[in-house]
Amino acid sequence: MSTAIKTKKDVVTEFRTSGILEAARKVFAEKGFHEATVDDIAEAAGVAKGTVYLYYESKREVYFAALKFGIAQMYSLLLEELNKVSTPEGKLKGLIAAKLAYFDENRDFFKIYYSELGNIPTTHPAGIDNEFKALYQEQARLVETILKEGARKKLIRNLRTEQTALAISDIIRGVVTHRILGWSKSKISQDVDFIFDLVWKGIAAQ
Amino acid sequence: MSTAIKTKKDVVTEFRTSGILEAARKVFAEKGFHEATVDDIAEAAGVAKGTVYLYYESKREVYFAALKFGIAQMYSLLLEELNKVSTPEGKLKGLIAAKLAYFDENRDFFKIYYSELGNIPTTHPAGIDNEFKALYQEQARLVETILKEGARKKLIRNLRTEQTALAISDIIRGVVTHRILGWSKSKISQDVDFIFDLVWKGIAAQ
DNA sequence: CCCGTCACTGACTATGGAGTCAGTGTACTA
DNA sequence: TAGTACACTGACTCCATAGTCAGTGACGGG
Repeated sequence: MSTAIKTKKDVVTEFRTSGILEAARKVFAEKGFHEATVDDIAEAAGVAKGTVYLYYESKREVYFAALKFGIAQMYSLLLEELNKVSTPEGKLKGLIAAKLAYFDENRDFFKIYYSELGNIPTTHPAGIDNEFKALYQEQARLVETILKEGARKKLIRNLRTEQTALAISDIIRGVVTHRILGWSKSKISQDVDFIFDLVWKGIAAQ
Repeated sequence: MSTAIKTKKDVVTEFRTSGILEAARKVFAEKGFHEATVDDIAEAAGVAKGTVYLYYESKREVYFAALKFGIAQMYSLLLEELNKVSTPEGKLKGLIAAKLAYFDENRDFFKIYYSELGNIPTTHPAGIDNEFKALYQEQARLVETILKEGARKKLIRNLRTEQTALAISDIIRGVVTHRILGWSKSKISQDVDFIFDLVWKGIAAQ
């Protein structure tokens, strides 16, 4: 029976944490880490401030929990997408499209995700940095895997795959940034084509 | 004589503001906008807090003044660099090299500069956003001009020059970020070659 | 139906830092 | 040399908000 009791408690915990994280993502994206208050988050989640502290030790912890949740979600989505196609071209284009689409639908997450990068070396305790760095580089490694496969199949010329993967991620980030800032009005598919075209010409064999 | 008096006051003002801005750049880069205190800046500049408020109305104003100063400095440096060479290839490579070098030497400025982008749509009053956006896009336009010239000379294929220019800026930003985070250990010249090679293959005619 | 547990609340405390302003000393002026 | 202007100081005020904890009421078990 102890499992049954635990399970019930777990359900409540799950309910509260997901509510709080969802609210946190929205509020942090809207105001940034410092401007957002715990009261804002609590209100958005429909609970009192004290309740937030029942589930998280500090504002920072809420923040990183929200960040990690988003990263994990996106990552599994990207993996799924990659399994749908088999050629390196297809995978690369699919990945670009999936990332653009995900960020476009989760603009709040995008803001948290990338504002983090800028802050890494300053604000946080080292442990968190490393954890985030690992999660971030896992993303880039998805691209790197595609590049390596392409190189093996002689579709892609030899180049520093790690650097190239990072560069591709950066282009994607840039395009999404401009979309979100409202500086670009193209359709997503146009942007995908543009990125893929530029990148593929840049990396293709011959 | 009134000009003489004015000039003397101007000298003092110039002396103070440049001291404060220099300190501000360092402190903001180290701690980020919110973690940095006006006392930190004053101390770093060797003045009392009140003195900072003699020259700037608020902490925000100090921040943006430091940001704008850095942008202007970099911009004039880039222009100078571009005048040294004539071909589009040379200009593009020179610009990449100059930007990497500048950011490498002014890591503090880099952090302020790009952390700003992430925060644009949230924190600031709209007027400042627009001002910053203009300064930012001026940078990208340098690249765009090169691309257009290249296209005219049939060295570069036809593509959306504005988007491409932004993408190139994004790659540069990414590489600098990884350098500054200590994730990359290549020499600057290697990174320049890498970026140029990737980009040029991506945009060259045929 | 009553009692005990505990998730939840929100008023409260403690802290830190932005912005102020009365006072100080220096440098120029007459 | 005495007087005045003014750049500069830093202790102070005031506010915002992170984090706490004594109190409340709902719910489940006996």
